[in-house]
Amino acid sequence: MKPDFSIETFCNNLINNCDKIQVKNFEKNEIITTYIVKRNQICIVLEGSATLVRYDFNGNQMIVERFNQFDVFGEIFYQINTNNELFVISKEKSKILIFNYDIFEKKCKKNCKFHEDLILGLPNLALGKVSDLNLRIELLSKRTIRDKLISYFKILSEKNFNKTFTLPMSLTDLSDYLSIDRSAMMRELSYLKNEHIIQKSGNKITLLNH
Amino acid sequence: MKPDFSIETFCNNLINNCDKIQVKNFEKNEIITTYIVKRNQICIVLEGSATLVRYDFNGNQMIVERFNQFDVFGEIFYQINTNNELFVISKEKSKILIFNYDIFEKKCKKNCKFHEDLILGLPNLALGKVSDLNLRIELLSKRTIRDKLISYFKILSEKNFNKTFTLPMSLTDLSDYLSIDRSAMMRELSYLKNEHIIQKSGNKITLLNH
DNA sequence: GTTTACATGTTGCATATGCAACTATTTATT
DNA sequence: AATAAATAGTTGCATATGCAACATGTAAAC
Repeated sequence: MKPDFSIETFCNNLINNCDKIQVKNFEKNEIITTYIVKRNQICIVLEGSATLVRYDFNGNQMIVERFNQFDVFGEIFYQINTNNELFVISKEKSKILIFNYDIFEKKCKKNCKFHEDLILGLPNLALGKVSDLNLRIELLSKRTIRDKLISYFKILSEKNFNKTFTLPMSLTDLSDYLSIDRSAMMRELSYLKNEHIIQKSGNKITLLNH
Repeated sequence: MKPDFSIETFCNNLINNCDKIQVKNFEKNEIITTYIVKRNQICIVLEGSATLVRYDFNGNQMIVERFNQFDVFGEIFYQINTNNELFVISKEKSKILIFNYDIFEKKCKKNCKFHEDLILGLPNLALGKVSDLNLRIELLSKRTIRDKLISYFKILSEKNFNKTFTLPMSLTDLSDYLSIDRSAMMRELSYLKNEHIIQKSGNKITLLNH
């Protein structure tokens, strides 16, 4: 719960501290885990990226969530009673930290500092995730594509302390993140450009005043 | 992290166990807390309900979130760099459990069982919240009002083990939760009724087959 | 009992946006 | 270098949905 909590140092401290923590490598398109059976697993992306994919009854694929470096996932975060099949698929060569959360009750043989760190760090993991989700809800709640884009750009601009910033994902992924049609988003982006509300070259955006 | 974690018993165990936990009563429309200054506070609704309200630069009020019994809130869950003013307002006579999370580092004088409970329980609080937020994102991601409604109704139906269920909020609140125009939602509901996809009398809904 | 406040329900209208069907450009793979 | 795959960009069309402006019903307050 420390304000200066860094997930990066948290992970580094844990790796190699306890044999119950695994770090696994995955190739592109490999299945990292499924949410079909309860695995009581928490995963953290150390390198690379992954997508949480749903296959509905028709076999249609839908991307539910995207995980980038230091994003946390696990079926415990996703307790929705749907009959859909959920998979986490590696998008590229990735390195994933994995642990089972039963270990909170069972002390490790080595009696390592690990448990204390983990128990103290876990709320932070969850809190970080809550913040991310609240941010996304904030954006999804906007009624128009324009509002979604502008709100998102403002946040990125504030994060970067700069009116100019590079999108942290592809435009295709962005449309998915904001849950809007990609072509409709592209159209809105050119409106914003024509109205001199933004400047845009590729994935580099500048918010113009007014 | 226990699967049988109950926030109700968690709260009951904590109250009166430690003088650092407060339980405060609020009248209708009273301000419970603001997210303007960092308070390092976590709150749990014991009785009643509250809304997280934003006032934008024009003074327009917008309801960001609604909290019902055993919902958890606190500015730590809402780390968005916006300049807007956020307030949590009691919707009715409410009882709120409040604690500061600095107490994790400082042991309580009484040396009560409280701290252990709290540290173990906190991940569960956050996890519960993550689940709720994921559910809402799931719904907000649907492209049409119809899909949002049907998906939500299916989840309620599964929760209740019954095709018939009562909405846990008013229709006005529902439109807000799904972030859709209320009148557009009402229109869609009557379409669904006419097409015999649902039955509806007031806030009682039945999902019909096919 | 009367008034006020709030929730539910309905409808017309304009337009924002999803969808489909493309082309062009960039990045990976062989 | 050649091919394939992914991403970016454009446009026409139909309609779903936001908005405004109502009426009705119900619960709370006086």
